[in-house]
Amino acid sequence: MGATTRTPRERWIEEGLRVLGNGGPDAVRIETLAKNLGVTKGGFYGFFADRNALLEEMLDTWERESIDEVIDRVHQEGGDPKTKIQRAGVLTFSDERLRPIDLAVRDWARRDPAVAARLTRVDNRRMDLLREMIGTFCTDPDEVEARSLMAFCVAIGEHFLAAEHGPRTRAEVIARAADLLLDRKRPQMKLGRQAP
Amino acid sequence: MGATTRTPRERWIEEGLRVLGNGGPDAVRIETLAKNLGVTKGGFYGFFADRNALLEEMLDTWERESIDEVIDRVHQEGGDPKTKIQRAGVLTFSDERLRPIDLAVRDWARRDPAVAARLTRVDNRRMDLLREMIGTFCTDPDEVEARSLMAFCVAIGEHFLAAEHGPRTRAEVIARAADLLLDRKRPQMKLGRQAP
DNA sequence: CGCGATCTATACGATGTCGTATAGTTAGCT
DNA sequence: AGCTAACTATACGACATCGTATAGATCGCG
Repeated sequence: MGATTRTPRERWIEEGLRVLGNGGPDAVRIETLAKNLGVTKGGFYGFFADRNALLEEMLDTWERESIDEVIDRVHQEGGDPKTKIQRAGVLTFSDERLRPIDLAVRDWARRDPAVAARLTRVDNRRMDLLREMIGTFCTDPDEVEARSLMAFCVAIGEHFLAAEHGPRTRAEVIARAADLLLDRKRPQMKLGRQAP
Repeated sequence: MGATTRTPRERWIEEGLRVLGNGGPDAVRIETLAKNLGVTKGGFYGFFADRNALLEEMLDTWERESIDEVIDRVHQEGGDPKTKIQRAGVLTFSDERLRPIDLAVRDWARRDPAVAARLTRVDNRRMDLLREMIGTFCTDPDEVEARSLMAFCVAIGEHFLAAEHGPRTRAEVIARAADLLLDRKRPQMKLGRQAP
């Protein structure tokens, strides 16, 4: 048949996602990707109808990876609920590849309803996981929802927050927040002790 | 002297910030702003050296408004600490004009160190406020820091989060989270459904 | 070892944007 | 009213990017 594909679809998508994470959707220029890949844009239009088709496939890939490869892996690897929560956070928000993409998609979703719909699917799956895990040690469903929201918002918001913490490191403060949210150790400092 | 300025600096900056909030920094195009303002770009270069100068002044304006006009107002209007915290959040994150700009700047700061430095100044001022308020009812400094972080992250992260909450509204879940973070005995606010 | 599908390089016109140059218009002062 | 500074409109060349067209290169298969 033909020659070996030097720059298959996947490489365009992969590089597109990398650039998306680094510079947002507007930075995803076909000729820029081509340059980064060491080719010209010649072959691009053999795989994709236009720039928009690439963006769609990039989002398909991101959505699949964010759900299947993260959430499934969390369940497979086992561990107690609190460990699973942290692993889910780590898999997404500490991964040098996935994190920038995730954050870029969030900003993108603010202005593109189609992207927002995809993000809703992904986030709902993640919230399901959080609810399930937090529900194992917290009984009030309203509080489970509130704690899940807080955990999720910290995981995301941390990366959009520029504030400093004096002598403490960000990681230390986050660890302490996790302790509070997960009702872990330091029992005298429980979060939101209910009305006396 | 000359003719009345039909389109002074402030209008370019104002429209620039509006567009920034709606479409991010890349959407701030001089000819687009001119079109929106009903003029051509002719006069623009009388006020600004180039596009970059506009972006700088936009950020100057944003920084000033975000600190002086929000934080000062929170202190002036008085009220108890917990009320102040919520007012600070409302002033920034519920304002239809300021909120999109704030979120856009956060994403922008991920890729531009100069923007990140400005955001750090603004966020530090906000964190100071949070620490001070939360410190009035929480004694452990580490926990004050953790709660402040969580409160801030919820205020920001809420707008980057697409997850749904089943029968509850987002506002209800946030209200519950605020109760937990502020150690507030829930005054039985009737927020729709109630836990079994 | 050459055919042919597949990928790549190059050239093209269209469009959008930048920043500059220059001429036109307007409002306040004298 | 007329002058003049300040603002505006228009035209320009430069550049980036889009999507298309077309010719060239390359590898697997027969």
